[in-house]
Amino acid sequence: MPEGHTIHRLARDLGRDLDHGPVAALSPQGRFAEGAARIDGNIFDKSEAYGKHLFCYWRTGDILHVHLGLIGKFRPTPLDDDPGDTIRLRLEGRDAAWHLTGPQSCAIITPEDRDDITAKLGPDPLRRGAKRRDDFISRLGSTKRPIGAALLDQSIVAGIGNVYRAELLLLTGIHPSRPACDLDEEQAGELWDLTVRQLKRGRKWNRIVTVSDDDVDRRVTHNIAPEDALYAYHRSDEPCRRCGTLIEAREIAGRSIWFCPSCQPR
DNA sequence: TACATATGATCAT
DNA sequence: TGATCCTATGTAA
Repeated sequence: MPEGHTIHRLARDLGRDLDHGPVAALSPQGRFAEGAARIDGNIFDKSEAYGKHLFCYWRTGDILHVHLGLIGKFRPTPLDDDPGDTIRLRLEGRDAAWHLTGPQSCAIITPEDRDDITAKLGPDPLRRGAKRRDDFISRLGSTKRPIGAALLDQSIVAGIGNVYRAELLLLTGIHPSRPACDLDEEQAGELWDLTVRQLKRGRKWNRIVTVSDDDVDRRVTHNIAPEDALYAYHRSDEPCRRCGTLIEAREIAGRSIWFCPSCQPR
């Protein structure tokens, strides 16, 4: 379930599991046979996330670039399992194996390619960097498109997807159709700060939970039922958890967004 | 069995 | 804006 938090968590977990020596690679599905053969037996150095892009660095200098797209998954699997024929890539270290299915992209790239990819991305709330916040504010300020469209644009901010955009706008009380450049600096800054906090929480729990602990009666985050974890996403005609007004849906940037007409006035 | 849908992005028109 | 790609899952037929 890939928004930025998933990819950052993946980078961390892959690093933990594969950073012990040579890694076996194969493509049971066949569509990445050449790439897998090139990686096979090589030393894994580190992995890194940038927005929704995952980069795995090999001692040979090769970089594995993975983008999960809408339906892709990259998950740990028992060492002794039987890889099915939809597994694009299997990576197997000494103690752990991972299976990649349905990626939007999976390729061996060069450091130059990697830089070309990241150069097109806006600031990533989960990466370090002193100017990220100002960068976000300035990029929002320079588009008249609706804020609901701007948050999905990876060249404005890298890592937000359809769930977080709805949740972040409800939590900040911003109507999704408001032009991004209409937000004042304080409001845009608040939106960035909230994004950082929420994505960190998502990375920690490896799932999206935006409701505050108060709102879930102090239950621990990982025990929250899926239907209780969010304020807005996919909650058409259900009462807002903050004010009781019925949640509405509309389409922005080709995707559905849900919002509270009272908490998020125009 | 078939279809709709999904936390994404690209390409064509 | 619409079609398309990739896979898994849930619901309908």
